Amino acid sequence: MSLPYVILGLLQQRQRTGYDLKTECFDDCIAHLWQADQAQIYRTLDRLEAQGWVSCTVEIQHDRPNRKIYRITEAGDTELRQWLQSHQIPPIVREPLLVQLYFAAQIPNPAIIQLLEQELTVRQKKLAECEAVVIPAAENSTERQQQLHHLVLDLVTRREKTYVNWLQDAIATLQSQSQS
Amino acid sequence: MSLPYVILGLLQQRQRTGYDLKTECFDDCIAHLWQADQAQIYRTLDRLEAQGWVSCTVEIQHDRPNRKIYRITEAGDTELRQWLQSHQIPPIVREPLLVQLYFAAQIPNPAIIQLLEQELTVRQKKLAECEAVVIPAAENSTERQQQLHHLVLDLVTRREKTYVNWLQDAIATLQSQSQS
DNA sequence: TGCTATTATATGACTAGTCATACATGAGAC
DNA sequence: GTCTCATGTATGACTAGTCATATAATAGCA
Repeated sequence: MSLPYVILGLLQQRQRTGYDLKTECFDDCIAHLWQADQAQIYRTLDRLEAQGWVSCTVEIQHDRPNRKIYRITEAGDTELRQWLQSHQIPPIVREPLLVQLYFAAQIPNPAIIQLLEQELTVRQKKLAECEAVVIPAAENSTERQQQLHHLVLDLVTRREKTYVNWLQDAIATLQSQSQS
Repeated sequence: MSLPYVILGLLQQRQRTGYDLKTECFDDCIAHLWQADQAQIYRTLDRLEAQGWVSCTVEIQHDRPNRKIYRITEAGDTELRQWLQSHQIPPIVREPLLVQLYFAAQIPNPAIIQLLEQELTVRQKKLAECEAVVIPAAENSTERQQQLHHLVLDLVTRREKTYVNWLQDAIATLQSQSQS
């Protein structure tokens, strides 16, 4: 599981609350990389604290609910550094659309094409989002860090491009067959 | 969840046992598309039977354990046909390697490069596997079916190619930086 | 004799992730 | 006056998927 390490990485940048993590990170910059549910974030923070990889102080607020501010510990830092260099098993991708296409022989061509076009719209939007991302030259971010972020964004973008191209080709193939 | 529909699709081709599904399908042709655990296959078959989408007869064997032979019902066929035409939400891909790269700024370059090269080996092997797949012109498979299978395989292959290319580029980028 | 493999089904225990909802406070809208 | 939104944290119930292990018969190997 990588989520604990995503959180450790984010807490290494600076201290944050669970709410910060959700709204500043997982809804934003990291979203293309690792999506996470609010419930899961809080539960993972609990686990990280129990393991001694993060520590927590409560900030009492009177106009708003109190905040639990988390920061990475030395043990957490060591753990993160080790994880960052250890081999992780690649994810298994399960694509429902491919299953549909695989078994679609009895389905009329226009219905299949419609499915693919629906997906194309979604993917084109995602691709546009990827291409719109500007990696900020934040005060504390080094050139090296920006380069790494570019590499990450590059794969995400290429992935979407590949998908879009394939969808366009697949639609063209099926359309040419419809007409013949 | 698509697994029930993968199984329906496979049972539509011909009747099978849980064991058949695992050994002939999920370990083989479908593996690039949808991986499934043996436990999950059996439990899904139970659910499909309870829903009336498949039926089952027991074949008594004396030299070996009895087999439960499953076939798709008319209700199952209708259900499958509908599912095949309904929009499925695209999967969320979570790539641990990208998380590592994103937070790798403090990690020495050679360590990062090693990670990427490890992944490159894995992905090149996968790509070779994809390219080695020959879609059989089985007796009962139509030209249309083969075309669809080609489209599916095409995306899987393109996906791996994209990954391999990106890894090579990323490694080159990091290496050039190491030397400067 | 004991070890492993193949064929076949089944179950318990677990992890990762999702969805809904609860609680609490203050601010602004209608 | 009520309704919703933003800020915060927390929990219960669920789904999908994984891992290990049980059962049971036969066959082959050392």
